[in-house]
Amino acid sequence: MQILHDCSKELNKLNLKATPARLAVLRLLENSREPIDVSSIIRFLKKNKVKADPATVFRIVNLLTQKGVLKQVRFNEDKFRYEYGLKNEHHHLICQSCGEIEDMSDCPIDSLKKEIHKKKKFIIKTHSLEFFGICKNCQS
Amino acid sequence: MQILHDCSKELNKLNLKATPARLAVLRLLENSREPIDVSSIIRFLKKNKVKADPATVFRIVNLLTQKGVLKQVRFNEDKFRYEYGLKNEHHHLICQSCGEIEDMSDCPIDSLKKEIHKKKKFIIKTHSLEFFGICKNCQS
DNA sequence: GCATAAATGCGATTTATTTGCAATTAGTAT
DNA sequence: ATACTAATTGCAAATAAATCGCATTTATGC
Repeated sequence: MQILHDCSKELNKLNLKATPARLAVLRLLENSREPIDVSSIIRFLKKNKVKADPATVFRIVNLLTQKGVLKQVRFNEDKFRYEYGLKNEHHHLICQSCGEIEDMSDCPIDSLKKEIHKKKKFIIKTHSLEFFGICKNCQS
Repeated sequence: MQILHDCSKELNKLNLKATPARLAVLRLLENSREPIDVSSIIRFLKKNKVKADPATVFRIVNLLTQKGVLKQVRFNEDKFRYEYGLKNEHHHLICQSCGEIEDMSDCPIDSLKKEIHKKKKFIIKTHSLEFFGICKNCQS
């Protein structure tokens, strides 16, 4: 209840209407620890009886990404995933066995930006860094 | 001439037939410093009068990736790119202005694998690391 | 409640990629 | 060289992610 209310406000602050589909998408992404792809969002909406056309879902995630509410990430897959953007910058540990995606909050790269600029004269705006391997649970 | 010959041998070693399309794909990827997507490969083939259906090109890059000859990489795009796999492991500096892709051979991550394993108990098999920013030329 | 701009649904479209199957071809044994 | 055979390709159809135009609906400010 209070979550829904917060999302409404968040949307209205951005001059966006708080439609059922948008609220549901935000609710899902807010409460999930890993980035979600559009077809999973669509499945979630169906399960929760929220009527929304795929095109609408794509429009929602695009809009919210553009507004900075969501962040679009891409692993080695044929589709984008989206995560709630208020989380700090972070990277992912992606288990190749069970598919679980874990966050890694301390980024080892930032300290290297200057060094790379010195060597290559390349000014780094952003970077992507994802790890693929075997998570704790899958090691037994 | 000798390049073509080498490619033939390389293919035959893998029990693959050295067809014109395969040779041309290898020739292109061998000589390009940045990862190439399939539609660029197709354009290259057309330009060089090598007849090959798109489906065939997809089959070729998939097969060669599976055999370890090519490496499939994905930036923040809706398509895969492929690079000749014998190059050492490396990362990329992708200019957001001109699109140029530069290699970065020294990977700052390897030294961090152990540390991450200690903290997260996650065994890292591979990782992707790409930088997006402005290249030297585009800074003026 | 009403007006209206913003959102949505629907259907068509685009682009990357895959697949089944019949026709072709590279490599090999003759 | 020739013929054989499994590997490869072309073609056309299919799939899947994502986008778009447009008519219809809806959330919000009054």
